[in-house]
Amino acid sequence: MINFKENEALNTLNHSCAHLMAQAVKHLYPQAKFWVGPVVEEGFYYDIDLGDEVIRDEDLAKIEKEMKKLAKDGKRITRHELTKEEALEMFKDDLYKVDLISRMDESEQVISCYTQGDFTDLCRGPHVENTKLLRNFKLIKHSGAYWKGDKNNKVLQRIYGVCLPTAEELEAHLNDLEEAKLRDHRRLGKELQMFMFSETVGSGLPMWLPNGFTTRRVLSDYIMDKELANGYQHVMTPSVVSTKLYKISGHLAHYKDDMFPIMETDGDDYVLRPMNCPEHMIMYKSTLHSYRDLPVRIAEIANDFRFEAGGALTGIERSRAFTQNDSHLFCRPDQIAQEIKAVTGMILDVYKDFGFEQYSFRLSLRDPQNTDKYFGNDELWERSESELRKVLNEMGVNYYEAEGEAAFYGPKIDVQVRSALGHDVTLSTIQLDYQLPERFELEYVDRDGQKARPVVIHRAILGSLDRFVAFLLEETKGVLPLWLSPTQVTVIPVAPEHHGDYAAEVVQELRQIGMRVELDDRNEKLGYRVREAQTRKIPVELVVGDQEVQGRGVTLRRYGQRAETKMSLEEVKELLQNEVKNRVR
RNA sequence: GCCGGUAUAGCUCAGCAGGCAGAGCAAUUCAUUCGUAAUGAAUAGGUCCGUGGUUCGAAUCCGCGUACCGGCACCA
Repeated sequence: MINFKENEALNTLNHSCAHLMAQAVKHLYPQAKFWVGPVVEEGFYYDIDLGDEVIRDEDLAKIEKEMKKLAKDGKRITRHELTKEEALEMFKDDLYKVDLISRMDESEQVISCYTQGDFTDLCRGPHVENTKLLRNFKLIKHSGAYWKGDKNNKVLQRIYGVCLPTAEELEAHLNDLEEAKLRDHRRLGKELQMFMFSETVGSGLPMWLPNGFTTRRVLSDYIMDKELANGYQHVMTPSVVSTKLYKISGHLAHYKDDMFPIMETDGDDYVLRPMNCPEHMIMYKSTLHSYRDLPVRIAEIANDFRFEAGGALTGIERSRAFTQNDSHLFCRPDQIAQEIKAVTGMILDVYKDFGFEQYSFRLSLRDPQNTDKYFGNDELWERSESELRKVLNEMGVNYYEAEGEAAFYGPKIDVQVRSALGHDVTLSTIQLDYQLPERFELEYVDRDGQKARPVVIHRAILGSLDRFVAFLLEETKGVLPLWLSPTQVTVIPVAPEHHGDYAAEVVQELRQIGMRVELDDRNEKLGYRVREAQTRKIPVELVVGDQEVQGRGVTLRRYGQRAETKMSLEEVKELLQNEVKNRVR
């Protein structure tokens, strides 16, 4: 997918196109006032105040038409530089521009504006020299957007678009956008009967169908085995807990509105748990720990429930009931670095098994402008942030830093991926936490016999199994490798009446070695059944007819391939078993 | 939650401007017994999301609710 922001030529082109759009909007809506119109990765947008009017779907075509007309006229785009006073005078009737200008520092940046025909806009530039260069554009979508991103502010009208140098490139790009929709995990999940939603069950509450559940189960077995091999212990804790727990942890104060409502009883109040960290804290606290025993690594495949805002729900990428691959590492301060390195190593290891290559590490820091959102003092934050930074540097991992992305209890290392729809989502996370140990008064007995406070590292490798499956479906376009595929093999007798018994025998043999196998002995033509196996993306088809019955063999054909291979039953058993064991992609 | 949009058969969708509810695929039955991406014929299938209103008459127009979709905000 094209990155419009990072490509310099495209950036200029799209920025200019945003101005062309603004000019067209001004013609159609004379009352329009403009906020900002930046270039972003997927193209450009402009935030516009239209007074009482709003943009509707059909309006985009009208605006596009006006843009085409303006571009055809071909006006020169000229730059003027201004002093702050001149700029304030020029835009004095426009409170949005006044807001922008008054926050500019004259000594550091030149204030400039650009003019094309009857339209002038404040802008840093650069721009293309003539509007006639802006021919191959498309307005993609529109939405409301809070002024300055603050939900207490007015909602402005935001229109998104893209501009490319040639008609061919534009068409190819629009095509790519359409293609991406085909990879949408919601579409694939329905097609492959992985999961479903029901209005009767409730909004944002996924139900896992047999196919989806199978893949999920394989994933959770996989990660639990990996955790066992890395010294983790698995536990199970309840999904309903007393609010006392979240009062201690501080979550109730921070996230009450994002939890399902509190259930009041005669004595305590209860709540569906939005996460299970506090339960693991209580579990740690239930026994005495020696410095020799640390780190203690408690892991759980845990169902959690969050009352996500309606507009945030996105299939199983973001839902209200999900399953975390959660773990808490209770360690001594001197063990932090090694533990974070070990988890980072596990993440890289896992991504390799799945063949994920497009991801980036993000060091998530607190927002220095808004420190009261976070627990703990400045010194502690600075220390823990630099601890994470140090580990990343030592490991030589590429990463970027993001302010305001930390958890309220500490900084994080997040692994970000991009969904088919272009959402930037967190797949894995490592979080450093000095707060919960303090709040739950966790202890261990140190070498000198004195009580000491452990540090907690929260980590999720598959993140939530739900989101992981979503990403996996999108990455693989629904073509799961053999080891993850719900149905791994379908056995197709050429003529069920004659070859059905042998086909059933093949099915049994493969089931004996743990393969997930189906028998397709329906009264349909061979071609029909092969086609269906292909559309269902079943990795392996085994066809058996006279020749195979006679030679006790099978003819193997793989998903997406035309080639057929004849082999004996013993050979195919060994082949498939090895492929599952080695997680061949 | 906010701005905009959508909801018709199991699925994908048509139904223009208010006047008897439609197609393809899937399903069922029968015939066909077949060597690698669709054998043929027939049959069945609907609270047009729910609810209230406008109208002689509503899938169609309007209000409210629900779910979903695109963004925004949020994301422990």
